[in-house]
Amino acid sequence: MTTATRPASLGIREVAEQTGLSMDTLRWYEREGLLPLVDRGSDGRRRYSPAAVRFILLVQALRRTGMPVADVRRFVQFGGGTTENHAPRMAMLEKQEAAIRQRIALLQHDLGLVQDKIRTYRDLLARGLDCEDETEGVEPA
Amino acid sequence: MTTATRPASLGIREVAEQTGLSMDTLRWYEREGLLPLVDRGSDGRRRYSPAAVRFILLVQALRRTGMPVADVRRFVQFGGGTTENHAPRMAMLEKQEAAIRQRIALLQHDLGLVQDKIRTYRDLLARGLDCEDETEGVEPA
DNA sequence: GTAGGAGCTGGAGTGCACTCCAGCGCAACG
DNA sequence: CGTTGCGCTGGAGTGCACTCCAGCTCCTAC
Repeated sequence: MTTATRPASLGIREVAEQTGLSMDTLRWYEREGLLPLVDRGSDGRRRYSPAAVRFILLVQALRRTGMPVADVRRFVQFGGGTTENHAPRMAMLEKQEAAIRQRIALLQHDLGLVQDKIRTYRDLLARGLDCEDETEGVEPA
Repeated sequence: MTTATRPASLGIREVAEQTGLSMDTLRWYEREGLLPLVDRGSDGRRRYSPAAVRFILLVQALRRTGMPVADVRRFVQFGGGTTENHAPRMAMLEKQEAAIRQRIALLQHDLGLVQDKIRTYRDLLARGLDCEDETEGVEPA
């Protein structure tokens, strides 16, 4: 064992592997305030507690669902989990929840559009026809 | 009426309004080959046929669902709707369909994570407790 | 003790997708 | 016939979110 220091804490490489974020991104998130300052081992290297990893997963979810870096930073800057910060954080999460729902709806709409088009092509192919849409006026000769 | 030239063709401003894409983006898409060359009126200005607008909506769907500009370009470069191009286009659309489904699944996963966290905060707030997660070691004083 | 490997820092660089002009031309209006 | 408005072109600029070093410090193993 070259890894463990405290109860099941992870090195940056392991966290990168587990989350899919790169080590550079993890460090960058921390520098940019998207993550609270991470504990260091006696050698000065980052050690991620299970709680820290859970927090990273939340941040990752927020980013992936389209929350801008600046907003995640605000979320984090509402400070350590003391009671008076819960309300504003919850508010942000609720806003994000609504945003995610909208995104899903839009994606489903676009999915429908793409599926329609696939059906159109399948149909045209079966009948050996050209497509009435798109008059790409690209006849160089 | 200062607008109509052919059957219900639209000016760039109208297309921008209808699609939510900016006029700059519409022109840029065309220059970059994400749209077939658009018809011009006698004055040299763009006139979008209903078919052209439909195509723009498809491109918009592809972009919005995460297809990179380069891939949309390839899609378009399979040329006007002649039969031999249907198959490769269909293939691309089917790939994108799968990608969209994955995106939706991921979004739903992340939605769940966010909702969990909201519940956690709601609960902690109700009990007036702090949060066990995130030890933001930021005590400047 | 030194060679090697992992991580560290701060800063510069990159990729993507627009977005914003400056300078021009056409058409209509008064 | 000037001027006002809209759209056109090509090119430069922007914002965002990383990503990639160079040069350093520790530890560990030989």
